[in-house]
Amino acid sequence: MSNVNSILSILAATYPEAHCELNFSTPFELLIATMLSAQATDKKVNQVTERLFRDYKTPEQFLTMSLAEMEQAIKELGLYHNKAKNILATCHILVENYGGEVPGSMEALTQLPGVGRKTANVVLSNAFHIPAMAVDTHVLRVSNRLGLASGTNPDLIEKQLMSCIPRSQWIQAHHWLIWHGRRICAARNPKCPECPLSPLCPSRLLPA
DNA sequence: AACTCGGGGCA
DNA sequence: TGCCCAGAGTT
Repeated sequence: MSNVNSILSILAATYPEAHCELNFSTPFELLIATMLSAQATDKKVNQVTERLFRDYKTPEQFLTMSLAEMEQAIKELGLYHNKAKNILATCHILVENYGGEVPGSMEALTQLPGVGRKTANVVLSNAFHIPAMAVDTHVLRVSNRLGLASGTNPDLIEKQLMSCIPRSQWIQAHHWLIWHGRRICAARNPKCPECPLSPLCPSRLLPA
């Protein structure tokens, strides 16, 4: 059994219920939640979107909000001016070009203002169930530490992970790596002594 | 590759 | 008080 397969099976056993922690009930809601999640905690995003989606459910309804109203609604997440502007511009495109629906292709999604490859992959994998690997800071850090990938370019990390992980596990592996990054393999003070992957990890910290 | 946007949470 | 948080766009 290869090292990668060992790592994947341990992650699978450790986080059997790993899933997307952004709350959504439609592709549109996931797109908005993911756009809002940049440099914010998913818990805060869920608090904000719970309020937002109670009153506004479609791009058409979002467009009834002014920029100032949108900024106020999402202010506590930070980066609110760019997020609000991009969300309204994206809703406009969804209504004008896609009949108010979220397109299900990488090309169309990344053409939307404020939607990059990471956000697009989250929407494609979680809302459309299309195999994809979304590389955020957690996935980048953890995959580097574990030796599953190397470098700082998210696009290259994505390719490396997609080549060493079976396609059928891309979506789950994405969630496993994030859950592991948040619970054990944190950016600061990783909990190596209690990490089930420690014996396989090239970057493990020896107990002090 | 480096910078900027940004309020909130947590040690 | 300092640093990180399920990033993207511009320079």
